[in-house]
Amino acid sequence: MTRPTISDVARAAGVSKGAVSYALNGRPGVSEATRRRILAAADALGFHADRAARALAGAPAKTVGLTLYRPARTLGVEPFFMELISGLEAELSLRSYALLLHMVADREQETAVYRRWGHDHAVDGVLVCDVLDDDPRLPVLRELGLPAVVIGPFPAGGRVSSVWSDDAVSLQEAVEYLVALGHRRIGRVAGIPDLAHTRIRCAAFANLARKLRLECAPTEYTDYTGPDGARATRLLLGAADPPTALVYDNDIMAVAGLAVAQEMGLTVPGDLSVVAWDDSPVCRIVHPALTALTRDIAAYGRQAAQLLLASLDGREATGVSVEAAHLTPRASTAGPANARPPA
Amino acid sequence: MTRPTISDVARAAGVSKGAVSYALNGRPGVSEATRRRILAAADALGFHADRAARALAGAPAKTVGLTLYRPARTLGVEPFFMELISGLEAELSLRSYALLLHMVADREQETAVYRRWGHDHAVDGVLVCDVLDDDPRLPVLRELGLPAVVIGPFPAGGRVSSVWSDDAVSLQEAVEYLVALGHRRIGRVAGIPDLAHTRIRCAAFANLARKLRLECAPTEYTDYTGPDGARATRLLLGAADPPTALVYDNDIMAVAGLAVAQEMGLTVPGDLSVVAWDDSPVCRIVHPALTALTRDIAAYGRQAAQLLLASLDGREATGVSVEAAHLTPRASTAGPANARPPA
DNA sequence: CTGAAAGCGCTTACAG
DNA sequence: CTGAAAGCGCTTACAG
Repeated sequence: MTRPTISDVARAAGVSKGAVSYALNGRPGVSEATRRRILAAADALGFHADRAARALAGAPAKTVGLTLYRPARTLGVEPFFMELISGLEAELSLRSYALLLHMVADREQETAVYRRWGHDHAVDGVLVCDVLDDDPRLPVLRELGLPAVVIGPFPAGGRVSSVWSDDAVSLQEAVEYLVALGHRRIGRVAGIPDLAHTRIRCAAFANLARKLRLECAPTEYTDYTGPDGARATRLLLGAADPPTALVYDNDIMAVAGLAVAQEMGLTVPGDLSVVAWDDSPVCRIVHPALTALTRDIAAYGRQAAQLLLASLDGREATGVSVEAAHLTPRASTAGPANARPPA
Repeated sequence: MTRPTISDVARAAGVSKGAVSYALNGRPGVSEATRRRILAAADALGFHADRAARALAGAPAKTVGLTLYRPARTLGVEPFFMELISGLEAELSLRSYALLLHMVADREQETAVYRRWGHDHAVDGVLVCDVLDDDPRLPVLRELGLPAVVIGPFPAGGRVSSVWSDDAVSLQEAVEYLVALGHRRIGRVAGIPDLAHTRIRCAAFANLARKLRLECAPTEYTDYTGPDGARATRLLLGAADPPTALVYDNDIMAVAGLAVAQEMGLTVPGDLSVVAWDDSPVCRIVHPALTALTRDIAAYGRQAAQLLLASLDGREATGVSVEAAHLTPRASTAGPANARPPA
């Protein structure tokens, strides 16, 4: 009743262990006929190579690693990551790869985990999220020789594959839409300032503000949580000449901002237009439903997994840009109630 | 620059490989003095035992497995699981255990994954979610000899540890509160009917309806998604004598239900009171904020991990019941607008 | 209390 | 094209 080993298969097929290994791994060294006989025997016995043994012998562990950086006080994880993981898993499962997940509370832990993985035969490669400009993890991964794919903007150093879309295009779509509705004062509730994609969005926003001659274009940074989004909203709306539209860097904060506006007695979209970046179910569920920058997050995950798997197969790819997020207009945006005519 | 092996440590400490292994694993067979010398040498070299090698030699892999059953069309994962995973990880990291995550699209896949894990030296034990009455996975796990902890109500068969709280108590708290406010017609938007904890909640609800002589107490089942919660809400509110209060089996559906009610022209809580089971940030964020059955989901995760780790250490525990969810009243509940006086 | 040896289940040069 | 052998880095009886 114990599990069949490669020796059992070899005996059943009347060949040596080595031949079985070659046959199973699709290597040259066995004739087509014996290969078929071996595969049939393996199948009949329900043989699956032991991962630990494979890994120890230097073969791929068929496992990829993902660390998630969550400061201790942040409970749970954003919808973004859940969808991302769904997408990753969908692709990895197809190829019989496992996902090793590790949450860390600080950045040093994260590189420590990479080092352990790299030395441990634990994972064949890693997926890297929440990239910083000049991210300290990337040199560590290179030093370890651990294949990696970045889920985020293509990192400055180059040399590592990445999957991301053009956030500048998406932001432009949202802001031009708001301007077309008559908004001239547009605020942004941004995420964590260190993150590379936050920087990209900020630069794009500054450009747009200049190009479109916005009256004001304030940005407030947050840690992506609902409460912090609420705080930022209060701050922006409390200004002397407050924005008439707010673009949020995630859905959770947009929902929080919506509630804040309503508490302050503002109607949405009458007094304030709200746009969410990322379109999780909650955007459709609140009232009014939120205009959102919609993208297929699970697709990022699938693409990232494909890219990593490709590089594990020795097929290098340097970067893939996926479809940018596009605007899905809903009930939370409209022209400002007392819009002044364009100057 | 390659990683130190146990032989390096042995050489550095001037002992045999076996002695190092004993010292590192806290086994008898080395004197206290040599143990210390060995540990110091290991530390100095930054030695960590290779997981694959350990696993292959029959020692614990220091990894636990979690499968998540997600039908293909369900994108993403509920907030519940994210918080649960946070809690699991918090505990596992402390003990240097890794979490192997695997999403599956159907139940057969799930047992197949268990079988692979069981034979593969991949995990030392598993965490089981979404338990059914008479769950087919439990016999498989027993057959495999894979230690398991159920996150959910204590399963009928016994023999396996479980972590859960008394949902009947929580539901009673919510329903009695609504009755005290004057509600006599209370509906329930329930989760997936097969799940053991859904059954428990339904039984408790039926009991309460009888005991408190509710005028009506309809239940509508869902798949936990926002859209399905919206559908259930429409159905329940469309009845001849619709409920004046609705209790939802998760937060996502409660938020969706809130939006449906508002679309139907009902005010919350004036015309309809809404209670959510589980209290994620989104409950506080929507307007009005949702009255919720609050529980510490991450604590479930921590407890479950502790229990599994204990059973891996040979310390058996049969079940732990954690603090029940308690009601957090917020703005979404009030007396019914046109409540009839109690009969 | 310690050392030398076998073995976990694979993979991979290396001879035939 | 195939077989016998070494080795991956550990753990664990087993002699000393």
